[in-house]
Amino acid sequence: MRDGYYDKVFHVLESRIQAAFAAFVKARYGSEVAVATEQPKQSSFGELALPIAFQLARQLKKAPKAIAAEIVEGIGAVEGVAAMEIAGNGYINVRLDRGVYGRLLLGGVAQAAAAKPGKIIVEHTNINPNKAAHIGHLRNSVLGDTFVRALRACGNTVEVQNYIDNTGVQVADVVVGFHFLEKKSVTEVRGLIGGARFDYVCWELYARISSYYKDHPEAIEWRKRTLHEIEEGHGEIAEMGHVVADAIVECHLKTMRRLGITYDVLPRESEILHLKFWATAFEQLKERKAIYLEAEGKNKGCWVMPGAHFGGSEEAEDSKVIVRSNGTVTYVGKDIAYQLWKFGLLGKDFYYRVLKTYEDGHRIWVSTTAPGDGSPAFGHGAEVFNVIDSRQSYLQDVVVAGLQQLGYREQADKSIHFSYEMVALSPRTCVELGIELSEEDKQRPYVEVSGRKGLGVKADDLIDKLIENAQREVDSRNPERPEAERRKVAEAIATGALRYVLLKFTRNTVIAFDFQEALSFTGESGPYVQYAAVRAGKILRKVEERGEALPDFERALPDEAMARQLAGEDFWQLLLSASKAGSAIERSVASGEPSHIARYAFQLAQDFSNFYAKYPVVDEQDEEKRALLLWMTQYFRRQLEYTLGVLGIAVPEYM
RNA sequence: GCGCCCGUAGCUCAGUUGGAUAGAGCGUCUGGCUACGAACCAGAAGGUCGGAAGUUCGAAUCUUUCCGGGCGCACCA
Repeated sequence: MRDGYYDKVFHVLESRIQAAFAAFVKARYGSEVAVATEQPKQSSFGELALPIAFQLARQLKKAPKAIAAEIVEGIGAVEGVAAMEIAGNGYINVRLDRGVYGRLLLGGVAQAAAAKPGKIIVEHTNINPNKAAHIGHLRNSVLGDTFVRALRACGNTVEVQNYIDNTGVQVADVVVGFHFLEKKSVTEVRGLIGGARFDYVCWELYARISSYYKDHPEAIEWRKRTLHEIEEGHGEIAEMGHVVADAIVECHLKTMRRLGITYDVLPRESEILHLKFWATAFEQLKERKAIYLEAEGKNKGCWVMPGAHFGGSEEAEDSKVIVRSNGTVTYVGKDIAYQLWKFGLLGKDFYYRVLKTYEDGHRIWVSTTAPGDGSPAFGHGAEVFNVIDSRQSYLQDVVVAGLQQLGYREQADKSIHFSYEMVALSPRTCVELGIELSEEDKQRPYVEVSGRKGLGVKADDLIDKLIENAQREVDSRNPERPEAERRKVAEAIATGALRYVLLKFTRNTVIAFDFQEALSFTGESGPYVQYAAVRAGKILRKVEERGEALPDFERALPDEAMARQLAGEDFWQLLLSASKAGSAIERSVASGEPSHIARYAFQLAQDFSNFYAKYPVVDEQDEEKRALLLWMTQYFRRQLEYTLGVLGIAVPEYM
């Protein structure tokens, strides 16, 4: 299905019913209420429940049940509705006309989704380019990528940015490791890149230099010097900084590509500095008096933003340093400049060059300091989502406060911290990884990871392990298939499993990552959902293998036949459920909660698995019923594949 | 100390703007493969939604308070 188009039959009927009720209530009671609809508690109650009588009860001072009765009696026929009933204390339950509904689905009422005007910018991933990506980074990227897919599915124009902090402390630390600890030259470091897993080498080195600082506090001088030279941009150390960061970015892109994640543009901090983005933002902030030069106290000599601007108090200790007393700008300061640029408010732009082009023609652009080949227009977003973990909400508040203080109220409101809780490790998994735990930690539900200490699950290790696991199963179930093909299937399963475990939790749930759980492909998992789609595909293929063509469903299932076949609950519930994919995605976008799509996909897969076990499709003797079964199978398969696509999960041919 | 988040079945989690008898997965127990391949299906057991008070026709959901846990509150990012 094309982006922005999907079945909206349910949606259309729902709107029609709401409009009919609103019109009747206005005519009868002269009151204008927003007609809410709910899903009935039990499917046997019908397809829609309207609590409107409760809403009116207060105004009319009448029993809800009596009002409901008046409405049901007076409203008359609504197209597509078979019956209305009063239930409970005053619910109005609506039963749809199943025949009409089925025929509408069969005819394919695809309507354009309600896209928001303007471009939406989503920034995600944003990993310090100094070490391998780990499981926590994956949650960020998978959440961001899925949200992007959902936004696009709803017809929105989306730009994906991945900010690269290539001049920060973390990169500097690895350079310190190479230069001062290991006494390596730029050429030697370059030599390492060609070798295996440069990001793993840096992962170890970063942990090593971090602990070295602890034992040798004087080594902090190395960091200061390195940081300074990287910011200046000249000399061997600065060059090494670029070499390391560029190589690690390449590693990250490769890792994310394995999960189907990509970007449109990589704005880099080095360009923010060299193109004087900060200087411009600084002038604006000073001019609008959003920040001031602190004359006394612990922040003396710093440019600070008063705490009152971002939820703190007027006390000086609550204010946030934007420019240090030595004149250098903090990360938040640069982030304010970056955020201004995202909205097109800075009055400056980057130059760009193509960093790489994938086989499908997709290009990733990266910021650069010199004018180059014609690039698309980046930035100028109408709305911005920053996918950043919840521990940084304080800093995000400061950034938003910056926009507000500059008078950009509207943009401040559209500057959204798409936050999520961290990924920690289950104690059991820590033990497996050889991480020593205190007795106290063993009792906790989870243990926080630490990049500085080199503790954590590296993304590529995890993906490798998942593929290995899937491969064993695929090989034993499909020994006759070619090896290269089996490998692809194993990769799809591994990706599906990983993306699903990261998506099934709501954003503000801390994930206690557990190897055993992630490697389990049963129950509420990606492979379970994939399996349902694979089985549907197999049924359809089986028919083909027998040399039959699928029936012409339009002809085989006219109105009466459709109504007859959908009279039973099993078929009707599956069809209804499958037709709500678009609603699930829209709801997910509206609430900013990708897990809703994952849960919907699982629910749908469950419905189909039940259907699959209960009704043999291929051998059905009744012609009309067989046509319905085949059509439902095809429809289910299409809807599930579409939904999984939004989750970034592919459906293999077999499993 | 201040701010944000979380306490729902043995475990891990869902629960739409307050709505009908609080739901899944895992685990446990019982059944189901001559295959549209069981990475599956059916069934059972399992809950004073952390405690208390309040708001109202109605609260897991909103308010207050207490208890228990997590994360922030750098001239790091």
